[in-house]
Amino acid sequence: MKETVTQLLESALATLQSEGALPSDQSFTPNVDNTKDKSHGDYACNIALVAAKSAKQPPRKLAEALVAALPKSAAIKKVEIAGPGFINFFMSTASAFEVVRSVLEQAGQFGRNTSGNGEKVQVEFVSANPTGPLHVGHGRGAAIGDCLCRLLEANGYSVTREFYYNDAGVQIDNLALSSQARIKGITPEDEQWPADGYRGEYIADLARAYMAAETVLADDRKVTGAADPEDLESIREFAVAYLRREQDLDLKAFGVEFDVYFLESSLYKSGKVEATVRRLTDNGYTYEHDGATWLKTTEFGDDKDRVMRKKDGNYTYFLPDVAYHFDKWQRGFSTVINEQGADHHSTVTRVRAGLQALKAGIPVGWPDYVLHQMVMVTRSGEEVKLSKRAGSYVTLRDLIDEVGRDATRFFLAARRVDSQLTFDIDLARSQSNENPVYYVQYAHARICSVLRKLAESGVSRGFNDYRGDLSLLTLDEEKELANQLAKYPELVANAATQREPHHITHYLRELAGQFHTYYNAHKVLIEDEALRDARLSLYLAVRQVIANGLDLLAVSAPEEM
RNA sequence: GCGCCCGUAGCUCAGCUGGAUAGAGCAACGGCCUUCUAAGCCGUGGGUCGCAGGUUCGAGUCCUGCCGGGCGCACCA
Repeated sequence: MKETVTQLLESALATLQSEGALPSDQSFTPNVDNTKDKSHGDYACNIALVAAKSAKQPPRKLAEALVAALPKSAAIKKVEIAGPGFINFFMSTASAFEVVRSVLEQAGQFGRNTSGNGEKVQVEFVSANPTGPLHVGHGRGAAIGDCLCRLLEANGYSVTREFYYNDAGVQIDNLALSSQARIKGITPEDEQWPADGYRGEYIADLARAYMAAETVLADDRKVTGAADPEDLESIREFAVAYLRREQDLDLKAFGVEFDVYFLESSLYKSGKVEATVRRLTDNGYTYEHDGATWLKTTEFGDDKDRVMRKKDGNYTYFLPDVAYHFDKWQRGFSTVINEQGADHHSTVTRVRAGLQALKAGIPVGWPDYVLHQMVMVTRSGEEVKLSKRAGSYVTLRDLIDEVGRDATRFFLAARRVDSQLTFDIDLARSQSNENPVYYVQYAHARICSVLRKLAESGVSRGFNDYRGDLSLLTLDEEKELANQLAKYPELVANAATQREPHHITHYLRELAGQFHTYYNAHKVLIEDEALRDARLSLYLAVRQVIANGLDLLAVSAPEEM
């Protein structure tokens, strides 16, 4: 539809260029917008305003010439020039409803495209270290990251979901010591408790499991507890596996699965860290100062140089980060997206600088980052800060258990990533129109309910059963619904390229709202079978698009509620 | 102090690569269930888009400065 209008305008522009009314040495690309106001038609174009200067004509006059040069099309009912020189297109009713047939024919494929051409894309998200249960921030990352993956897949990309974590180093030492303390019956209140130990209740559970010689099976590892309080190495391995498993269970409950778990320690084992150091040194971007080795990240836009090897000989976290991203590049991902909390934003410049210093042909600005802002959880208007299990923070598991997976996913994906998010537990739990998740799901269930009702009267109609003469649909609500459906494919495309999954939730809220309005104003199961069948086709198309949209969010589309 | 993000209706937030009188939900008030699920619908009121400049045919959107909030500024990750 929009493409049709664009093509007509391109043709008109070419005509004016050949006639000399527009300079032929520059190109004009018409930008066709959806209108906000019905009185402006279905689509509007501002090309006359944009090109007025080059045409040396007033915008309205140029608009007139363009309209005169537009090829005839059955899809268009009327064209108007309005305001300073906008060209407004009113589409014919028949063309407005063509989308209904497309939706039902394409079913789950509607809105998907192949523009990605199977290109390999990697999305790294969550990437929590195995030192405790996932918190709400990880939940936001999981919801956004997984939705982005689904969006990219819907645009024809071949997506790898990756989870990076550290199973060695200072934090894990601390985990092992905390676990050992619990195993020996020491509690955080005791004086012998390790400084900065992990105080959460989950460490006590872990300690019991270790002493009971339980076997722990996580997605990427399997360990049996040695039940030996003195064997710190065994405790370390068990603790990591135990917490990895706990995170896996949370992620599964959330509907998120990863293709690759990548260990920071593997970068040392495989020699990739050393190779990275050598390469940076050979390229002349390192120097010694104060007993440490520094990388000249300032040559690539950082505000100060960064230490890569500490005085004590260990590397800072940032070096394996560079090695890790180099490895991603070498694995052939031309597009890599890192979804992280915005509290890590300072790493972006450093990692990119480190990659440039490798002189490996990696494009400036690679990889992409999607950084989400902080999440605050409220109940009864008060901020919730603690959970029983983790102690100092609210866990993802708490939310899933309390409000359910659907509402949690929807809420955590519903806001722009760069604004802070308040997760209102009362709202997410409420079963009313205040709650956008149920509002959207209810629209879907209602349509299914109508089909069941129809079946009771002896008429069976499948979900993708296009039937009836859609030219019988003459109501404004019907045309607006069809127009909303027609916007879905570009929504899927834009949300992916902009990396803005929140558009999906807003679109669905809007579509569901339009449907509820229509549903309440006009009955569908009526005597007039021809009109009934036509309306049902529209219903079914709405159902399909809601189902497709919810699937991008991994939120269920229930047939009854 | 420096860097990044945010500041739109009483509240929570949209506003699609600048476009025509700034939108939605909730809350407030008033209506709608012998009728396909009222987890729904209809109506009413509510705004100097933080402030001040600038860019242009046009700015919530872009630039500069200021104010307010969040996050980050390690030889921690």
